[in-house]
Amino acid sequence: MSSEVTFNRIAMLRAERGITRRQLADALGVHYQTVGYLERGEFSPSLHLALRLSRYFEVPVEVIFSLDPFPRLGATAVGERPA
Amino acid sequence: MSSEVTFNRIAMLRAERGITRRQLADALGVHYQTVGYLERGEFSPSLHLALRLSRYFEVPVEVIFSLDPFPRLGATAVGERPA
DNA sequence: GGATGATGTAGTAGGTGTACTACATACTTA
DNA sequence: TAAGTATGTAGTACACCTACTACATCATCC
Repeated sequence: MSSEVTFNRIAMLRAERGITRRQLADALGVHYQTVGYLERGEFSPSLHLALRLSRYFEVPVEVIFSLDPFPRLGATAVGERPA
Repeated sequence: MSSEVTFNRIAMLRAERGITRRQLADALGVHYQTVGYLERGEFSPSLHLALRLSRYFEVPVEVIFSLDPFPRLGATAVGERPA
């Protein structure tokens, strides 16, 4: 089955931008509950929605989504520049 | 509605690697017909499958998938190095 | 000609993403 | 206290992704 889990940093990116779920949902054109479901990991978005998130946050898809868990802040992460 | 179309270059990448749909499907762990559906644009994959494709082809997701049509070969494309 | 392989079409079936409504909880602020 | 905002939970409903089977077409090769 390859364990269909996809990890995301939507909540982190949203917190970084200081916007609410409702604002993000409106910007993406989805229901505000959908953002909640995604942040809680209840399911992963469609590719189309993932690309819209990528475009909205202006970061590559890989920065938001990953097949493997994201490292904690502080550890040098893939896609981030080290000091 | 935002016209739920997602463009992809799976067929191109597969041709570049010289593998069949069945080989790609086996490598991805999906049904070989699913690859056909994706290449024909009958639907776009789940995010999980898109990330697996990205990992298999060793290119960023944006090189395979886009919300906008890909330019023809010859035109300098996003994600490719110009001469 | 017959066999094999790659691709396309057609159909059913099940799981999941998304919308939507309603209500609960917690926090802030007037 | 009351009102508003942000978030979480619960439920239904529908569209779409994916699996799978079967068959057709076309090319290649024995």
